[in-house]
Amino acid sequence: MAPAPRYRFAPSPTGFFHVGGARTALFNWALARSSGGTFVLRIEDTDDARNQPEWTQGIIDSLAWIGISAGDPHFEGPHFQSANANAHIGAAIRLFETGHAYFCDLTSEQIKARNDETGATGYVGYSRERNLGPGPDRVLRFRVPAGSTLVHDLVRGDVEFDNATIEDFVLLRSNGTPVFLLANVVDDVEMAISHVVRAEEHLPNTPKQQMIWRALGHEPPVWAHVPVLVNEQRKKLSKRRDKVALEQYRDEGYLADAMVNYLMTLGWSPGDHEIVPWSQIEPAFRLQDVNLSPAFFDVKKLGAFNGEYIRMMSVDQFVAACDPWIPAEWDRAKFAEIALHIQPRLVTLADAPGVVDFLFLADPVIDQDSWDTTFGADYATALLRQVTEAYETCAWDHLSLKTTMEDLMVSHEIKLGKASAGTRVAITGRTVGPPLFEALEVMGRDESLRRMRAALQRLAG
RNA sequence: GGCCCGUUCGUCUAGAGGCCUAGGACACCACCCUCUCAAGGUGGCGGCACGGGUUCGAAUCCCGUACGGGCUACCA
Repeated sequence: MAPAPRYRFAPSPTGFFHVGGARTALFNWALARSSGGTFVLRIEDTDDARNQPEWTQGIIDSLAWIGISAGDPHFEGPHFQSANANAHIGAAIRLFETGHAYFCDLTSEQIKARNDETGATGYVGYSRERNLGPGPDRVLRFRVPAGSTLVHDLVRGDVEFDNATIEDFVLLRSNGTPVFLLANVVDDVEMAISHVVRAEEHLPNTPKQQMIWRALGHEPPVWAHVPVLVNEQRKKLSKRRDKVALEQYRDEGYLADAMVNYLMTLGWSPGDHEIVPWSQIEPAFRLQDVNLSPAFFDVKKLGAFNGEYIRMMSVDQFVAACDPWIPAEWDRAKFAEIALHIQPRLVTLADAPGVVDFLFLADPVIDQDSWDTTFGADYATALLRQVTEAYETCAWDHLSLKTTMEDLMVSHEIKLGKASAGTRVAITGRTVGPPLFEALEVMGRDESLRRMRAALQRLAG
C-alpha cells in the first residue's frame, strides 16, 4: 500500500500572505485532507537572518483564518528551511563526489566578459572539465546532463525540456551557502514530500529540481502547476500594484468562508453551484480538473460572494460578526435591533457602521445634496411639519409610524417613497439608508422628534 | 533574445467528437416587487482568437499563425 501523500506548502516569509498563496494552500489542504494525507508547511528562506518570527506567525494566523489550522491532525509544521543548512551542504558535497556537480571559480563579471567575446548567453559550462576542488570564492554548479527532461504534471500533462537550454546552475554560492533550488529538493526528500502543488511560475524550475532529485537517487514527486492569479492587466498579481494581502481583505470585513469559496472558483469549479461550503469542496477538488489559464482576481465578484455569505448568517451570527467593526462606544443593543435591516445591504462587514451611524451620532451628518433635492419639493416642508406633529402622539412602532405618514401624505397626492424622504433626511441626513420606520422605532420618539424639529428650524432659518 | 505555458461571453467558469440553437455565476441593462437603498423575482445583452487539416460530424483531436503570460540571479 502506498504511504499517505504528503503535500508541501511553502510560502516565502515576506511579511504578508498573498491571496494567490492562499488559493494554493487551499488546493493542498483539500487534497491532503481528502486523501488522509498531510499538509506540510515549510517557511522557505535559506538565510536564517531573514526569518522574521512575526511573519511566520502571520502566515500561520492567515492559514488558520481560512480554515487551515495548525491544530488539525493533517497539518504539519512549520518547518524552517534555514534550519536545515547542514543537510543542504551535505547533499551538495555528495553531488560533487558523485560527479553530478563541479566547482567553478569564475565570477559573474568574468562569465559576462567571456560571453561578450563568444556571443553566448548564460553559463556555458566553462569549468566543467577543469576538475577544480572546493575552495574560497568557488561556486558549486550542477552538471546538467545531455538529453532532455520530461516533467509529468498533473495539471498540464507532460512537459519536455531540452537540457541544452538549461545552464549548469549554481548549487552552492561562493560563500558556501546553499541556493534555494537545492535546499528545496533536499527538504522535500527529507520530509518525504510526495506532491508538489504550486503556481505555474515555478514550472521552468521544475526540470532542474527533478534532475537534482534523480542525482540524489530519488524519484521526483508528483508535480502540479496551477495557473497564476492576475490583475485586470492580465499580469501576475504583485504586491506593488495590486491588493494581494489576505490580511487586508480580512480586515475589511470579508468573511473567511466567502474568501475560501471564491478562491476555489479561480481555476476550478465546484460544480453546478458555485456558492458551496468547504465540506463539499474538500472531497470534490481534483487536480485533474484544474484549469490551465490564469484567472483574474475579481474583487467585485468576491464582494458578491461575501454578500451572499453575510445574508446566509443568522441575525445573531451577523451581529457578533459585525462587532469588531462597530465603534466601542456604540450601544450594542441598539445595533442588534437594527442589524436585521442592514444585513441584506452589505458587501463587507466594514460597511456596517457607515449605514447605521446616524443612530449613534449626536446629530445626523446632513448631506447637502440630499437636503436640497428633498426639500426642494413644494410639499416637503409642510409635510414634515405635519408628520412631526403627528409623531408626538401616535403609537411608537414602525407600523403605526408608517400608517400615520400614509394618512398625511394623501392630501399631497404623493406616494410613500416621496412622503418619507423629508423625514428620512431629517433623521439620517441622507436619502438612502435602512428602512425608515424601523429606524425610527429603534431611535425612539424623543430623539426622532428632536431631529425632525431641528430640520424644521433649519428650513425656517 | 532564449526556453516554457496558455487562449470558451467584459470577468470566473461548464464543456472529455454528436446531448451545444454553447449552460451557469459576477458585472451591466430592462421590468416586477418596494418607504429610499439593497435583497428577491423575471427577462435581456454578450463568447468557442484566427487559418488549415482529421472526421459523416469539432468548442472538444492534430498542425500552423496571432495574441497574452511566466521564467530566464551566487533572490526565494
